Amino acid sequence: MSAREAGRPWRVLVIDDEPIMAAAHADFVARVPGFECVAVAGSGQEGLRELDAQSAAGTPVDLVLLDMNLPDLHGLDVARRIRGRGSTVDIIAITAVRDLAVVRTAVSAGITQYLIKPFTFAMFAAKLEGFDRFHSSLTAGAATQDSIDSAFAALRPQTSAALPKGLIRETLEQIADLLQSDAAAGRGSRSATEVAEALDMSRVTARRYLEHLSASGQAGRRPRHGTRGRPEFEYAWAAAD
Amino acid sequence: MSAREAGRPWRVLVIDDEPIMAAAHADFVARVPGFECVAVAGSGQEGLRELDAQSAAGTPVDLVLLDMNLPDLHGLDVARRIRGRGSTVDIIAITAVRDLAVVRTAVSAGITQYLIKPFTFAMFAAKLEGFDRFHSSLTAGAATQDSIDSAFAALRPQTSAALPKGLIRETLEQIADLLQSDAAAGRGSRSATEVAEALDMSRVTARRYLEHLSASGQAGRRPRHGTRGRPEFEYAWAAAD
DNA sequence: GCGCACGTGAACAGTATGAACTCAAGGAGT
DNA sequence: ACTCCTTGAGTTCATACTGTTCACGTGCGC
Repeated sequence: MSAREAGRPWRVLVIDDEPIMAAAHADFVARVPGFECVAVAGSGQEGLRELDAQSAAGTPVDLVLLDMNLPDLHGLDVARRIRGRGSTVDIIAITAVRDLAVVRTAVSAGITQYLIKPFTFAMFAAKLEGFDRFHSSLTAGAATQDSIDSAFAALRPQTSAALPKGLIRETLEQIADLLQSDAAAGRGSRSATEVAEALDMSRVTARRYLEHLSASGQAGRRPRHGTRGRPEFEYAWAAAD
Repeated sequence: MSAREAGRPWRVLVIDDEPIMAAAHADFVARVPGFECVAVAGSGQEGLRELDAQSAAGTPVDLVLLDMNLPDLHGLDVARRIRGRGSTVDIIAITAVRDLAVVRTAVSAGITQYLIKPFTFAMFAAKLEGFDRFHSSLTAGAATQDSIDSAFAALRPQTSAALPKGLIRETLEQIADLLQSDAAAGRGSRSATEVAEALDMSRVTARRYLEHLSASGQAGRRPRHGTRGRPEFEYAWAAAD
């Protein structure tokens, strides 16, 4: 049961400094039934003003989609200021930042969901629907441990994103993790053969997954020249955003 | 892998005005492996002081068990003040209050888990283990959407104690015990077929239960590469304890 | 005693893997 | 400048495990 079936849609504020991304997010919001994008802000300050303005107008925002990477304030600061004003509005972080400290801090600032760019519409919609289910579960009468548990369970990310056939989530994670830790350690890139050896799998398999990462823009691929023979391709984790 | 196996235990502060309840909670904490109750506070102010004192002493608190019903301050106010000081310590609400507004506000104050009195030790331990899994998942390298999703999943209750249909508690315990003793013996992981043979059941059944453990975050699953043919999955106990 | 609900496992279709192969691309030698 | 030669890219396919379906006990309620 969606709480919005019979009522007004959830009012969403998008905060993102890149107009193209902001528009894309607003468009995504509009495509999810029961949600409505009521405003777009291009900076943290503007977001806070917009939040106040909507409240003053008697149409408070229910949900904020907050980019972490803003020109004036860090997203975490925006979240803290929102809380500092006593607002309990829900916040979903949308960001390319992969820093674990940011994730932990976000959680402590009452950010209930965390979405890393790039993402598909399905992944996006899943977060919004989780928000909807969470609040729907909390509308009825008194709280029991069960009702609270099932409400919190709505915020639980469901094992997402259908992979193309022939790929296994765990294997993809292994390879993505390897590339990411390489990138974090400044280690440069690896060829399919090197990845295969490092993870104890065949070159064919490593290549299949690397090719997927490359095709989906998560990894870059360039030929390694200078040696004899056909040039080897080397793969590296794509820079965030 | 539990983060606490090789390091110090998680440091827990209990805030509850009733001495009997406070002592009971402290006792429960001590009974969960990897957790240690470092202080008990009988009021909100005392809790805040204790939090500061521990930080000043270089032994910051990792987790606060916070009663909502305190004599001096409401638990929500305590949480807000903790956040106001810039602390990102984790907070689990423990309360008899069944007010839904409190639950919603608690979430916005960065309270990640909510436990309603009265509760059993198993329910209590589940929350603490969720906290442990959340932080263990966030220790490694850079974040991916997958790693963040599985970390957040650790904070969300698997929909109540009711097992999914088709599963029986005794069988689940058998399999969980096997994986746990494997982990304790440093034996590495087992495939569904190996578990089935060890416990004299069919692979299909073993898989059903292993899949449940994996989906609920209690067990990890990785493909076993290197041989021809479709890879076998091997399961290993993941949760604390 | 009869039916109904439910957990189990045999059988089967589906699918990810790596060995072995062919093909492609660049440098080295003349 | 042309060919040779080296070396990895990309593909094919047998293979082994996965994931699902469905008929069969088994126990419980009526």
